[in-house]
Amino acid sequence: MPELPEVEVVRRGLERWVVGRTIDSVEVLHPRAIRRHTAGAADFADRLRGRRVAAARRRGKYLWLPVTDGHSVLAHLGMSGQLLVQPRKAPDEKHLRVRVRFTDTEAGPAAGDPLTGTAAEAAGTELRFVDQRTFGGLSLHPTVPGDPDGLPDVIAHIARDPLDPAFEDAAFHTALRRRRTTIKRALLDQSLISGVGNIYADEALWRSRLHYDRPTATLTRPRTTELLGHVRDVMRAALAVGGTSFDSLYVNVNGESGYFERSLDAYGREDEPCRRCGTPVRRRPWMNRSSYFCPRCQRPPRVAA
DNA sequence: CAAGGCTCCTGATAGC
DNA sequence: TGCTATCAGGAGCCTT
Repeated sequence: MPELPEVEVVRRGLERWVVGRTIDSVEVLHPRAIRRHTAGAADFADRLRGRRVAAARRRGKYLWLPVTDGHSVLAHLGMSGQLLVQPRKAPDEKHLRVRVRFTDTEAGPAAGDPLTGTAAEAAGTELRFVDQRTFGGLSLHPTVPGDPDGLPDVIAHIARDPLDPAFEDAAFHTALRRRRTTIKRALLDQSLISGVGNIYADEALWRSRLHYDRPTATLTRPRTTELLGHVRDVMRAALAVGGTSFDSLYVNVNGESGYFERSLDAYGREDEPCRRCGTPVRRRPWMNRSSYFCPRCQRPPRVAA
């Protein structure tokens, strides 16, 4: 389940293996994968042909690739999405949804476009969007006029993520105090803070000794600061583990950070001892999913919600 | 306008 | 054995 760290790993893979290449053709194998592109598959493919990928950017869990006509290919991995760089001759994945081919090929560089270094290695590969559960997808959008980040217009409501140098802790705290909601809901609200999903929310709350149902209005400034510190720590730790996978070709840009089995303290650890106090970790149904927490370290708020 | 709930989807797994 | 129920869950959209 890709959250910010996994998506950042994907972004780095794209930066290394896809940026600078010119799109030759796009094949949409499942319409749902481009459902956010309302003009449809043919339009999506037509408008990308001949465009050069200028950069690979990310905000929260969204990725986008600005192309040379002023638009960007927006990508979200959803729950099970992968972006893979594969040799053209590699067999199609079972859940391959979109294939992007480039003008460079194994046979040699395109005329007048000599390839060196990484570009030479990338030649002969294609970009594939693979997604079993089809919650993710690709689409093409104009940039918000005048936006310095080059944000696609449809994600203008997505807040900066906590690893963004321009993220404002003070503004986040003020927003929390103003909200009438609970802390885990707030952490998952991408318009307040982006990039946090169910797993890292539970991890950061465990580290902060905060119960998921704590009203945001009860958080003091130091508690917010501590929480943000733990959010950043857990994300950086995951990034450190997953950040090596983009080094090899066949970019594993699939969200497998390797962090899961090793380092999780709360998520998925029902009935296992809390690593701080030994109390069995509990799982509670929460918003059609689960919350994991230590009932001793993370006391529920006094006032029932 | 804010808050909360519903829904999309497929595959693994548990239970009968 | 083979069916059904449950769970995984991001985020747009709808309702209150």
